[in-house]
Amino acid sequence: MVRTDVAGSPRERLLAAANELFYREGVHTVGIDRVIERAGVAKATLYSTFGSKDELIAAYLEGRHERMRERIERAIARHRSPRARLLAPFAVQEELAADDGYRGCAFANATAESHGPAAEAAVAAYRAWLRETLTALAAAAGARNPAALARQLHLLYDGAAQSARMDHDPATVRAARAAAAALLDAALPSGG
Amino acid sequence: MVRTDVAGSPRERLLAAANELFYREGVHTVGIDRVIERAGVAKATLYSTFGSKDELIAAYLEGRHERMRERIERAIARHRSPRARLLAPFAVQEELAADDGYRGCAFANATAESHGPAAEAAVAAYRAWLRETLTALAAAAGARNPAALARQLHLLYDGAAQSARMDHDPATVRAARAAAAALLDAALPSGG
DNA sequence: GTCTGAACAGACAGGTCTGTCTGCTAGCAT
DNA sequence: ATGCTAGCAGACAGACCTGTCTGTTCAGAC
Repeated sequence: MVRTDVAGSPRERLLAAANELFYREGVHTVGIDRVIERAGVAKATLYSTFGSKDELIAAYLEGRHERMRERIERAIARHRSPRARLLAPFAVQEELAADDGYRGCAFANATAESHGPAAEAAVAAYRAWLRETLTALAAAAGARNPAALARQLHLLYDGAAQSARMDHDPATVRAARAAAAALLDAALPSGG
Repeated sequence: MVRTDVAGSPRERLLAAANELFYREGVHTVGIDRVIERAGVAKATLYSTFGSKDELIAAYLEGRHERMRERIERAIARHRSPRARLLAPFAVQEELAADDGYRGCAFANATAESHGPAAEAAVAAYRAWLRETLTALAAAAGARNPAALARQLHLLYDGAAQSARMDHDPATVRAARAAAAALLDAALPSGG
């Protein structure tokens, strides 16, 4: 039934291959054949498992959502001060952007390339989660308008990913954290 | 030779068609056949004029660069105070995002979709121009570190376009201007 | 031993893509 | 009148795409 050897089940191998190829080269550019070849899986298996390429893209994005959520939540948990907790997502982004293979935000890239409904829903879910997380942290930090501060931080977060991708310059992400810190100074009561 | 009737030369018609279709649906999604059909131009004319699809995409982006440059420079010229001049690009973005057909930054979308060298060069040129413009304005405003401030504003500018595209919410761009204003307060000597 | 079902391998259909090439038309210059 | 050239129309090549389908292999259940 479900294979449990080192390489994992066909589903896991497909997701791993999709994650590598889709992120590096784009969901539209990479065809099904490339994915199944790298996964070592038959085409029929892909279609019986996911149903369509759009669903595979959505599953790939959901996997990234989950890993980002874990990573960001862990980074937040490492800090006590509300201010540091609000900056934690930018620290995560800084780590990611330091990698040679960094290609920006997978969600932004996917919606720019593809227009499938399942993929769009996965992107919306990720954005809603991040927005809510930031809003809750802003409220806990005593921001006068938590939703507005969260929106501004989300803007910076998106901008950092885009700029880093297009300029190929990791310094961009450090600048985003500095800008976020300046916004916090303006929005939080006396150095929360 | 060069046609000068209402519809313009084949080159102009091709650029107009490319501008509409590429921006609305994406440079990768829209094929050559759609462009020439809308332009009312033969395929051979497209290839004798531009040489390849990548070059057509680059020409489309150069056209947008030129129009954005004019528009932003006009908006800057309308203001005297250095602070208002630095915020002018965000005001332009706000106008653009108010349109129903707004789909975010054409340059960001194009590089996310396509990887042609000519198109990449066109995007780099646009980004360099905007960065230089912001840096010069920041220096004129007396910023302690004009390059750093320009980088932060550029980040916000990119983020606003991305967020507005993905969230379909023009309020995002207003938030970007507010965030930019807060950054200026922090970076400029006493309300320049 | 037999049966079942998951997965592999790969052909196939039907469509789309970029880019080339062959004719044809029509205006302009000489 | 004749030739030249820009441009139109559309066939064509060759590649690639998604998604379906046929046949085969093989591990485990009974």
